[in-house]
Amino acid sequence: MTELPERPAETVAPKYDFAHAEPAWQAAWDKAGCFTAVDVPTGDKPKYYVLEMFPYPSGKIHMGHVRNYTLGDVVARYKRARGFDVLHPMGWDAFGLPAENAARQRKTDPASWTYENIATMRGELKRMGLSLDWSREFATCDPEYYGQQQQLFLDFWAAGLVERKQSAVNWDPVDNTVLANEQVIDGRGWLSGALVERKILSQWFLKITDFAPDLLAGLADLPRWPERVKLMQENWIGRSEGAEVTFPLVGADAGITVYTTRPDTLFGMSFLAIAPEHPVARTLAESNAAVAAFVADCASQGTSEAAIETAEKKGFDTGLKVVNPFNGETFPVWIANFVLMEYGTGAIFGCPCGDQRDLDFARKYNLPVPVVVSPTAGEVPEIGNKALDGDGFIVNSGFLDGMTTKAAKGAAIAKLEELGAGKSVVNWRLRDWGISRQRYWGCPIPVIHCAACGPVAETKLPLVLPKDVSFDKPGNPLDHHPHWKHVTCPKCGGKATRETDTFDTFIDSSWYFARFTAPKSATPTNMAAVNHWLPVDQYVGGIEHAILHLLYARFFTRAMRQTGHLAVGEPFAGLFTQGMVTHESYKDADGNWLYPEEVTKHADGRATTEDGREVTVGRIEKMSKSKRNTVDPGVIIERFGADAARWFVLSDNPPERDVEWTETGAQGAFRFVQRLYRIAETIAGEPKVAMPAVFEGEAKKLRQLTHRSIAAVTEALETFAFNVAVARAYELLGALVGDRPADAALLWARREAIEILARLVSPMIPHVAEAANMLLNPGAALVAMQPWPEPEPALLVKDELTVAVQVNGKLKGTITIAAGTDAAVAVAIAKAAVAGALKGQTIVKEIYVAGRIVNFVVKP
RNA sequence: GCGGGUGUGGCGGAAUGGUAGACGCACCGGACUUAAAAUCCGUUGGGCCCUAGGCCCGUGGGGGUUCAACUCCCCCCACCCGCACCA
Repeated sequence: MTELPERPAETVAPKYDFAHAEPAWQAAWDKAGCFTAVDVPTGDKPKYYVLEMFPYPSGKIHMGHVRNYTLGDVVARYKRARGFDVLHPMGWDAFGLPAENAARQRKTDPASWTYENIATMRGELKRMGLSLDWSREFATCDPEYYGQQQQLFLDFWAAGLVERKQSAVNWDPVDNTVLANEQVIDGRGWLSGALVERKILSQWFLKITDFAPDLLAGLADLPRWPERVKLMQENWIGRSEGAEVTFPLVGADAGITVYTTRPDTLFGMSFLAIAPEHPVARTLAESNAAVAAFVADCASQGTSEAAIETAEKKGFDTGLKVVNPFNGETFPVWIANFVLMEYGTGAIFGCPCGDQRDLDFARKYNLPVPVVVSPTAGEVPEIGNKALDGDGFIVNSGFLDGMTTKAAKGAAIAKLEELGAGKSVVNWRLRDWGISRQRYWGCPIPVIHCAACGPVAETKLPLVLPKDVSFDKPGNPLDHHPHWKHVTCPKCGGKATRETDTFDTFIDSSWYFARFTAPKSATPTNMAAVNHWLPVDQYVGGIEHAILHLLYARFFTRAMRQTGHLAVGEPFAGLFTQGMVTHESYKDADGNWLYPEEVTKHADGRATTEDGREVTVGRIEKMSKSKRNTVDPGVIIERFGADAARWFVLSDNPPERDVEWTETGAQGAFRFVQRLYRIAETIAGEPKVAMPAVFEGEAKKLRQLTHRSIAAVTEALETFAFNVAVARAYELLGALVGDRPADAALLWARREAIEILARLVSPMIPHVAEAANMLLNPGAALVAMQPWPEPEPALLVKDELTVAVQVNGKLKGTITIAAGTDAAVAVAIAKAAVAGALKGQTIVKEIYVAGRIVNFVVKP
């Protein structure tokens, strides 16, 4: 048994000394090896894999991490108590842009910066008392990890899941470097301030679209994922049924093919629009300066979809004409900035009456707006500035007239096929995953470019990043390196160059959960381990990853299965998405952001700086360094303890919602921890009596509350309603304050209650739970190794019921009846109780919902 | 622009279609103390008649379904998140 340090003698009031106790209990768990899992277990316990999204080592942990890892830890500890063999690992998502930025600013190198941050953050996480198996820790920037990742890539390549094609990037023409979307501020490079251009590069892609149908279908097999996340994924994958229609160009042999989900509105065509990157636009630009200028203008928009779709609609009439196969009329071909090259064919036919964007465009350029859809059959509505994009009936459309829009889609496609002008097509919004990044601090792409052989796989893995790089000039240091990229071709032995791009860091996080099952394996995975532990039973992380990370991980799992690296279908069987941690933000009179500790709040609601300058209290928003509204968990843990910090992030708010960090909330959590310990200490000092044969009165009530609490906390933990579990703990503890009872039965019931309470809160505040347990039962096993308490069914049964009595649905009073009383009796008592309200009324109907409510429907 | 979400007292929130506001915070009152802190006890949605007690209103707004709606349906408003090179 662990010896706790003695409480300092000068402390007058008994006080739980978390600063000494918490590290001592952490050492005790370590020594007992409570949290270590084996790669391939031989026992017969059921497995449970709990995983939280691993952190980026940015410097220090933040409150979002505290929340995320506490949530996961509650699950891990609870499942362990329920008899599961739990795997709960931790690692570091260590590649990424911030390390390069730090390297540029601080003249350090990304590797040392990253590993120093990891050391700091590991210490902070350990101080939280998380039940992690630290023996499995790795960072994605460890060559042992990314070398295996390079192997996976080569296997994917051999399996045909990789291809090279062109794609657009944000280009800073001053710094001559590729910019990430977040480095583009209002269309300008964040450092140079230069207007950003779109530039086309040849890049590597993973063929995630090959799996689009399966990624969509697989969502149906994920009952323990939030509906909204599945819905977002479904929309992102974006299966749509429509048609490809080819419009012949007037005076040419060629045509332009568009994809449309609304072939029913083809008679409502007003124009045809193509993306600025469309081959037709590019060809025109070569010989036409005006076209070239317009295309260049569109290229200054940035590459993000939001930027493209919210920009003011702009178009350029190319002078080209196309023919509508349905009515033979000719229409102009425009280049339009809101048409996305990545979706469909990069060309649309414009039907202003049925599509808002087309209508906005038509109004701006005075194009006709033929009306072909009507909400009511047979009528032709007026179109103002609002398109009729819902379902309805087709009008003014020849052979489609009178059909519903739905029926007309089928009829139009059949006609297109008959005319040889188009065909039915299933289209996906999902695009192939571009994985090339022109950066240093990432996993090197293990490919060598040979003039004779083309791209060739690197044979010596891991292909390690060179350390002697310079960040003195913009662009990719790997590309500037004096000799790293100059190699010989592994195939022909001729001169060749290395690929200097690195992988998108999303790749690193797309399979780490698999690597955790056997982190030292000489191959990417150990089949026995990975197939035993996967899928992750409970994954916990931020809602901001609802689409990309989760989709990429689901894709990787499929690609790894296809290449023989694992045998499961889905990576995460259960998913929980937590909300953000927020805080008030503060600004001084000059508009500078202030840290919370720089602000003093006054009783009258005013806020000032220490030297009395006025402070504006801003919105409550996501904690971020730039707004300075952060609270350092390290400071909080030092002041209040790990348990208090954990209790706070679990209290009050449902975990899926945002939580606002408040000082008073933290103090409240601290008080609870202290109070729990104090009451445990009091009860431990009371006489230990034998279990009485009968419990009556207060003692029985307390036992009922204790066992109802077991049931309630258990249910709350099972459903991630941790705030409700916290409330139930407060309730039970509240029943234990007060003086030592004289009654032996009550003494026994009190001791039972506090012992059970310590175990019920142990997944949430494990340190003080151990401390209380030791006080009450010196020499007992660690709470971390004890099974979960079971309620006694007899104590969950209520012997009397409170029933609400309503007249016409309005509450008039309550009655208490013995359990098992039949409906007639209950109604009769209820009637007597509200006799006044029923006087002079005729009872039309009596409703009795057993044990809950009686409702009299009356009329005068 | 597209996609997803949220909205309940002074605040965070609770509530299988069945007593709205559990539990916490804050506030106020009381006990203890030389005092403070800590601790313990108690009150607190709004309005009205008023002292017993009772009545009315109340879950972003407006409709609807139902004996009964925070909960289900329709419309609207406000705010938040994501949009493929931030992680």
